[in-house]
Amino acid sequence: MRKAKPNITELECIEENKVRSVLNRMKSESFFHDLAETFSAMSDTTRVKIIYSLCLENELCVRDIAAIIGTSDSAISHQLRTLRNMKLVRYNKVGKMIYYSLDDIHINNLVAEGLRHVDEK
Amino acid sequence: MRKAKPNITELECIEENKVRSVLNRMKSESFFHDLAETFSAMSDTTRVKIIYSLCLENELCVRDIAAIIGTSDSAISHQLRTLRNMKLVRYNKVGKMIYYSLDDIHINNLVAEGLRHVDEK
DNA sequence: CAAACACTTGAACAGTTGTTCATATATTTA
DNA sequence: TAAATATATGAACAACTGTTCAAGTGTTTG
Repeated sequence: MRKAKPNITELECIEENKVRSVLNRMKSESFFHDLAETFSAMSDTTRVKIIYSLCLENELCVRDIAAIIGTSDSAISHQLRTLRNMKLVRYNKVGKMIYYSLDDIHINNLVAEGLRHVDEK
Repeated sequence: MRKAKPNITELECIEENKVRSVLNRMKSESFFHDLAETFSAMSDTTRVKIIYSLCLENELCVRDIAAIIGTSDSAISHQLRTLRNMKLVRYNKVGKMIYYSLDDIHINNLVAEGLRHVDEK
C-alpha cells in the first residue's frame, strides 16, 4: 500500500522533493513568455547583427545598418520594428533620418555573455 | 564632382566613418550564426522553463522536468534534444534514468541577465 | 512644388518550428 | 523472461517567421 504524504496534490514524478522545491520557486507564465520573447528577439542572424552593431556604435541610422549587414532597407526596417516592439532598441528621429540605439544595458550584457558561451564551445 | 576617398571600396551609406568603424570590428558569419542559435535555444517558453528549472535544481530527470512544466514526456524529450544539440545542457545516464543539467555557467548568467531586462520593463 | 531621399508597411510565399501520436529502445523488476 | 518503466524518435500538421516586392509615409532639397 502507498504511503500517505503530507502534500496537497498528487504529482506524477520521480524525485518529489526536488520537483516540489522547484515548483515552489517557479515564476509566472507571463514571466517566461517575456523572457522567451527577449531571447527570441536575439535569435535571428539579422537581428543579432543589428544588436551587435549597436554595441559597437551607439547610434546608427537604418540605411547604415543595412549597409553594415548587407541587406535591403526594407528587411532591416521590418527587423527593427520587431526589436522596437520587444523593447530592445530605442530610436531618435532627426529630420528624415532615424537613429537607433540599444534600449538598456542588459542587452549589451546579454551579447557579452552569449559571446563568452560561443567562445567556450 | 565627388571627392576622392582613401577607401578601397564604395559604400552606399550615410555616415561612412561610423559604418567603416563597425565593419572593421565585425565578427564572422559563423559567429553570428552560433550566437543567434544560442539565443534561439532560449527563445521558446518550454525550453526557457526547462533551463530555468535547471538553474534552480542542478540535476533533473526527464519525467520530473515534464512534471514541473506540465507537458508530455515526449515534448520535453524533443526539446531536450534541441538543447543538447545546441550545447546548452549535458546529461548523465544512471540506469534507465537520464539526469540533465546546464552545460556551462554562461547559461545561468544569460538567464540572470534576461531576468533583469524583463524586470526592468 | 516636384523630385529625391530615408524609412515604413502590407501582402505573399517559402522555410522553419513545436506539439501530438504511435512506435521504438533500453533498463529494471516481478 | 514478460511486464513495467524512463526516455527517444519519426512522421505529420498547424502555427509562426523572415524576406521580397510594391506601394506608402513624411522630410528635405533643387
